[in-house]
Amino acid sequence: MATGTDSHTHPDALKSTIRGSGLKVTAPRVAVLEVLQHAPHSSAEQVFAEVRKTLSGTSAQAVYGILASFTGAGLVRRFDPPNSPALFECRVGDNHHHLSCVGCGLVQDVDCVIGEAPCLTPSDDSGFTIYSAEVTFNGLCRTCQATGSPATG
Amino acid sequence: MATGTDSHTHPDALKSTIRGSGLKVTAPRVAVLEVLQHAPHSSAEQVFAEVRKTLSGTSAQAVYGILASFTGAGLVRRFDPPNSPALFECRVGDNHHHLSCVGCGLVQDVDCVIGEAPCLTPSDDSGFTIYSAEVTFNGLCRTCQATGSPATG
DNA sequence: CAGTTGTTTTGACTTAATCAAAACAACCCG
DNA sequence: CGGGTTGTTTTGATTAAGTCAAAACAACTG
Repeated sequence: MATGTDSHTHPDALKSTIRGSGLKVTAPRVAVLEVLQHAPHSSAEQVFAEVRKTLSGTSAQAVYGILASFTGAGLVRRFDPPNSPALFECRVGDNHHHLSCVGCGLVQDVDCVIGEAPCLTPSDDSGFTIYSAEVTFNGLCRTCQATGSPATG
Repeated sequence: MATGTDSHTHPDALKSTIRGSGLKVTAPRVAVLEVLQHAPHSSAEQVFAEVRKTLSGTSAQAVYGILASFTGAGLVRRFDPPNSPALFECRVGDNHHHLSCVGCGLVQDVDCVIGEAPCLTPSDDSGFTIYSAEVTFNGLCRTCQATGSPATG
């Protein structure tokens, strides 16, 4: 970490973000946010494994709990692809969508086709109050198309 | 092509549909399709429970296998809402979307906002070959809004 | 610095789904 | 209409993903 190639938020800013959502600032919480910045689209297990590298005493349940409270607070977004555990990312509020590879499970961000509102507004909301919209494109990534077999990643 | 939109398809038509997809026609398969027509957005467990009412010898694994092969054949659509097991429905190919209640888990169909193509075309496919698109609106259903607590449905 | 409140750990548990191999049934062909 | 092939289903064990409850603990307030 000596070389300053960080396009990422500093720990202090992360703390403010957490506090700003009305949550107490703890080491595991900062670690979870850091992990999600470096590795978006991570599963709870993957986040757990990463967090343990720096905070070896952290439990899996803590990570599940942190991800749940962050999701509730709007700090992270949860995403449930088919045939995969839930994934988490900290890009929120920008109405972006996901490309999911059915071959290897790779998930990639895509910006919204339409722009803003239309993608968040169903034709008939049937009395629902909409909080968020999730758009997922299922397909085959470049590597899986080329090799005919799942890429490892 | 299966229409999938009529509320009551006769068993013989179901059989043709199954056969038309290159799959062998068996009693559990017909039963699974019937259940999905009467109760869309059912989980594998729910389908299993329903199928057992008429075919008591059917195993859970059969149902999982049938749902997987039907999904692969394009006969049914699989849908993974947050905090819920995977759901299945037999409305396919009409680019419709889903309203999912975060309170009680209720899932409801909505027709596409845009119409046709735009919802199926990401702005930049990053080399992916897109097979299908899934649009999910997360919110609170009428009942959950009214009562402030999850409706049992 | 002590108290309150919310967080994390620990450990057992539930649900959802998958795997492998043997028993079985549907469909094709003569 | 009956045998053979192929695909399906059953059986039983196993894994993965996530949840629950209560005690130990740590962050923030005053």
